Amino acid sequence: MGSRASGELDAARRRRRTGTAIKESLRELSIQLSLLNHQVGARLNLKDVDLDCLELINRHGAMSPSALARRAGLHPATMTGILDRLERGGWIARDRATDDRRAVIVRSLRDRNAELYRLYGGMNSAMDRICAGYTEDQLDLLADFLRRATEAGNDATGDLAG
Amino acid sequence: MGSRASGELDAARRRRRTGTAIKESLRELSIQLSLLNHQVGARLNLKDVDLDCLELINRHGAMSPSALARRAGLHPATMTGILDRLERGGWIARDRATDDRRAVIVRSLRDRNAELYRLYGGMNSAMDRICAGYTEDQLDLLADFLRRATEAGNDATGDLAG
DNA sequence: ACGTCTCATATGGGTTCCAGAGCATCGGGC
DNA sequence: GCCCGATGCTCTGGAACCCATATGAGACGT
Repeated sequence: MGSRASGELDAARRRRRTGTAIKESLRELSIQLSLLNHQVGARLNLKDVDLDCLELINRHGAMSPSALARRAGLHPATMTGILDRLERGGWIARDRATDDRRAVIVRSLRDRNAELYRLYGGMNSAMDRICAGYTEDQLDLLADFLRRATEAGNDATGDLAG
Repeated sequence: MGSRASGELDAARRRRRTGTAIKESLRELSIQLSLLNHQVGARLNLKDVDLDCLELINRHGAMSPSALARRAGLHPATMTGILDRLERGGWIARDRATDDRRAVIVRSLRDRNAELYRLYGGMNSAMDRICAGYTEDQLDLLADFLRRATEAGNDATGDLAG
């Protein structure tokens, strides 16, 4: 066998190893960010799942409790309790829909956002320092990768839930 | 003002925007992976926090319950209940330490790993497809970024906890 | 108008989380 | 060798939580 073929084999192997490293790093990152979430939530008297739901509302906009429950993979009745806590803390407001008066629209109040931002401040500035070491093209590459990975996570979650 | 200066200004602005996009994507990715974890845990009759702890044991190796509790930001008594569930499910074993007979070492049993791997299979293959579109150099860049972000998360968590 | 469906929330039972107490054990001083 | 404080894990009790079911209010088709 020529050096060409074995070189290609090594390249393929190295490539697979890097891919595995990325998947493992992603998983480790996920845990680490969960732990960070946990600490932030603890400071705000919120459960982890409360923060997740709040973030879902911030990202995807106002929606009904049942829609939120579907997104979060939780029972609608559970969502009532979560929304009670978030409402009590002044994080969200429950508006009754005008067209369908059974329906409720959960809306995010931005009042306490500064508080949240401050708690994530350490992580944010660390990320700024990390980003500073990359070129614009590299940053674009990273942003695109994260977006795709999120989409993959979304699909995988949907498959398991459905 | 010359076109050179305004061009530099645009570049700086675009750069800042990309950085913000990355931080937001990271946060969104974090939620998405949490939701994925939640679905996986639901299939295995495990709580989210149980999976987190199991993963911590897998990553950082066998350790005592109290050390694990510190890492996870939980009360030692809470850890007892979590370990009870993990032990009942055959995920871990509690060994009494030989040198210090008060101490307990929590060790991960790998018996059910295949089951876990299968549940994450959808996400894994999606990540493989994503990785296939990058060059080896780009993959290295991504892996390094993820590693650094994890480290940043670890530091930020430690600051909040300490 | 009637029944059926959807939506959010109240209710009850089983579970979980956590602070503090309890028990066993280690290490150091004497 | 023995005591004493410190350490490590687990049990106990009380509060909070999650979820299945039931309930009440309202929308929609016929």
